[in-house]
Amino acid sequence: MQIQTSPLTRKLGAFVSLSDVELEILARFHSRRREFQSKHEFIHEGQTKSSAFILSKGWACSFKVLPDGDRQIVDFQIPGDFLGLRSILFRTADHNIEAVTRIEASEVLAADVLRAFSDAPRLAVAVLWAASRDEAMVVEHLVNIGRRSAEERMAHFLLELSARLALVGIGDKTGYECPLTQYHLADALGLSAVHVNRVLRQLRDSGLVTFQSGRVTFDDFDGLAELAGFDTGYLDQTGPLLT
Amino acid sequence: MQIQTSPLTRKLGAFVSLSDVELEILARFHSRRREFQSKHEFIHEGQTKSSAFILSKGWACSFKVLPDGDRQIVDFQIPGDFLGLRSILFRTADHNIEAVTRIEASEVLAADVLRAFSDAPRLAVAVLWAASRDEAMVVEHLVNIGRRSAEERMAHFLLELSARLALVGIGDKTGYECPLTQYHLADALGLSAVHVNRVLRQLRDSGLVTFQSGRVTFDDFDGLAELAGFDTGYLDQTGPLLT
DNA sequence: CGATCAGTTGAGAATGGTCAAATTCGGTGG
DNA sequence: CCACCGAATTTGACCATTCTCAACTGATCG
Repeated sequence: MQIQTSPLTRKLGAFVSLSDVELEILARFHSRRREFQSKHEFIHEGQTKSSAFILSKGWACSFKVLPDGDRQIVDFQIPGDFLGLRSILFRTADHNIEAVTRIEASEVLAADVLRAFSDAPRLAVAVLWAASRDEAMVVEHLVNIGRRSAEERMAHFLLELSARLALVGIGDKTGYECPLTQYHLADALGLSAVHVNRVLRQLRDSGLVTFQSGRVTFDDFDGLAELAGFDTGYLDQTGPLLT
Repeated sequence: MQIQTSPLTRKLGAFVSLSDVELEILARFHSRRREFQSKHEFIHEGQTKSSAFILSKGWACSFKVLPDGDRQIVDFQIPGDFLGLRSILFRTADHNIEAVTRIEASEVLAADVLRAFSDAPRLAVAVLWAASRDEAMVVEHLVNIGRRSAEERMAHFLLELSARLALVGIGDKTGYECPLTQYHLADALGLSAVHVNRVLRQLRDSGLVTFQSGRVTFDDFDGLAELAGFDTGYLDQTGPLLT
């Protein structure tokens, strides 16, 4: 079997230097290719026996729905992200995941993951690290919603996305392609769609950032970063800790 | 060495059946006893070379501080909780942790944890599971702040705390001892201290719950749970997945 | 050419914030 | 035992951010 460098191995390798054997085990994770249409919900809260997925193309989002129908988007997943890990570790999924765009992903069965952990224990450490990184992002999201104004939230969110996309080689300092609707932004930031629209106009009018027709354009990156109090510390990677 | 059942082993054992060797390694984590006074901040954001701690007595809280001085409490830690794991896995702490009450904890060095992972790889899986459980709590907290009204937030928060405390044998259906101030609640829930006070009075006046002089008393548990849309799914434990 | 969905805008209402001032309460020193 | 101190809590008045409702535009698609 040919061992390829996938976005996943690149990510895990940043923390744990992976051996050929470990790389091969990871490579086998990519044997079940799946494809989902935009808006398809492929992991449902409460679902038992769910799989995890490694996203190779497109965007997805994980969210929870409240009794009154409101939803809170917890995170967006971009290519290279591992998703649904918690639904494997717990026996039942505690959140929903749906495709934002049409997506391509590799399905990974719970048994595959658990077997990989016992065959190559260092992979568990690597996944622990990746999961901690995800948790750090959720924490930052929490701070964002809990303590920042609508304008700051939006600014911070757009910058964070930019930083994450940059890590997988998408977008640059001038901006990036972004398939999200204003409803997605509203559900992610805990705002109403109407207010999202107003905030976006305000940011555009102040010459900071333009969110339009599927693209985020930074008109004044530094100004935006200052408004948001943006700091990339929680995304830092400084080379393998475990060699 | 005598192998004792600590809150930590009980927690990890819920996911991975631990061998004697693994139990002994965990027991060695308890060799460096520490004690901190209330309000002492013992993990600082940006700090490198920080340790982790296993909390054995008292309450702590982890939080982030924004440039303008506002703070967002991410989570409270109670006896049995592992804290500061991320500050070990990343080389630098991405959040602060301070003692809410006087606390007793065991300090665990980064090297100890990494050595334990290579000596007993299954421990890494167990810790991964525990970390995922923490992440699930942060996610629920995010939903709470993002999509619920102040009253619902408070109700949900007090119920969640009750459920967590019950797992380590503190409190019962009638209520629990709670050393938090209204400022803690405000910082955790993304509200102002003044509004926290009003919300608490409202909940008390509606006969649902009383938060007073260091104690939470459920006057109408079911009514409160209904108001909060409370569901314990994300805390469920259903026995070891890995045997 | 309707139908639907994303985006836009306005007007009025509501939730929660800010500021400022009491009040309570657990210590602590005299 | 009592006076006092600081921290935590409580309350009122006013203000701001954000929400809701409702209407309208523009694009896309069968």
